[in-house]
Amino acid sequence: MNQSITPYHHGDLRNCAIIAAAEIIESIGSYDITIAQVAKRVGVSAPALYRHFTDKDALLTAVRELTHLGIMDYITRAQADIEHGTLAHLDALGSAYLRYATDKKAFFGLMWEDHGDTESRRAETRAKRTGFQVLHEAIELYLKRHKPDSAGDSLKTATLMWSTAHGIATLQHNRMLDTFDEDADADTLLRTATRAILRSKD
Amino acid sequence: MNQSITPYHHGDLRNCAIIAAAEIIESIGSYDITIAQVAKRVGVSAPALYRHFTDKDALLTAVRELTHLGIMDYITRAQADIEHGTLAHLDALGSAYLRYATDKKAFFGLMWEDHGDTESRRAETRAKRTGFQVLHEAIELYLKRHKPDSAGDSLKTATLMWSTAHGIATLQHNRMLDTFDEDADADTLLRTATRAILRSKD
DNA sequence: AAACCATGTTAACGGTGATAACATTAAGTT
DNA sequence: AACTTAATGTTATCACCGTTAACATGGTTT
Repeated sequence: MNQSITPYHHGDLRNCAIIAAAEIIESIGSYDITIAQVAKRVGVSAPALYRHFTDKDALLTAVRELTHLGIMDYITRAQADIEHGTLAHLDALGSAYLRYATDKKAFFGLMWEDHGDTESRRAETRAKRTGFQVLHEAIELYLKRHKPDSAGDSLKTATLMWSTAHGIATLQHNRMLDTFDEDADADTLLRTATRAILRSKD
Repeated sequence: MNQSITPYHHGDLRNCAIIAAAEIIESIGSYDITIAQVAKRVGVSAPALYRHFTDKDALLTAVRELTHLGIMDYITRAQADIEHGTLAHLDALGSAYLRYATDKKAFFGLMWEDHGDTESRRAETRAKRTGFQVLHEAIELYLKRHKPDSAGDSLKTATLMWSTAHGIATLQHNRMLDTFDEDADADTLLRTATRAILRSKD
């Protein structure tokens, strides 16, 4: 007769803790969580988590990885049924970014949070660069097709477009877009910017 | 013989605490400060601060006001010797914004931080709107002079330009601009964007 | 079976934001 | 001038948090 419903050893604590943390973050809409909260949700004592994460930031960093997967999922889905290298393609990418920022507010805040650990920062930087690469390639393709003369500017153009999308996303995140222009629509704004940036290549 | 060098009552604790907090934030380059740190610097016990601020966030909110004054100072200075309504004027405004973001990294982070207090949020929102107003008027003047047909778009244009500047500033804040394009220069990027946005009004 | 090691537990520590209870001083009233 | 009152400090204390230490458990290796 097995009295202990939950065994002494969890089996997959690391992954479960990451997921639990993500769930808590999503449910409270903030990444200001507690080790104890996560431990409780997994059904384990708080110090147990330190067998799998050097500190709280390491756990949050792991959640950030999930976040990057999440946004890549948004982007990948957005690209799926669209011809690459078209203006619609660029619109879809930007729209996916904005949608993620509003759908997953807490995660979006977490992924751009200022954190110190230089060790774990590398993996994250790589993840972000991967996301940027998708936009860069889309723009490169677009420019080659439509503005062959300025195809060399694709990196600058991609950086600028990402900056604009990011600015719109963060301002909306801080509820400032409405404050500046109560009729402002993030998506429309970004589409306008996209066209302006591309047209300037003529 | 007055043995007590420092009197029991401080006299101007509220303001001194705000300044002390700002100084600590600047010196450690982070707004993750402690009530105790502030109290110690002012030479007072920690709970004394609660006579002047309802909680820690109220103190940080007061610092945020200083921050808004600071950025307005940057902007005002940048405008001083420049003819209003010119392209150079718009460049100067954007440049001032970017410069503040890099010069006062911690303050810039603090002023856009996600905080909860809905009460104090109003004053802040007003302060930010005031800053936006400066840009808006500059653009309105520019459009009236150079593109009278599209002068009605000034609000949308201002929102877009602020978004772009903000995006560039925050990406640089997170050391991501270099990651995307190691040769990227925030100021050049913004000037490019400014021209693209204005040119699209033709 | 014994030794070992990964992984869990409870106990405890230092630091943090915040409150309570008390002390001191300045200002106002009579 | 003496008393009252309100403002503004103090120390003691709390609950909570991240983290570490010391110990317990149980699967794996020899």
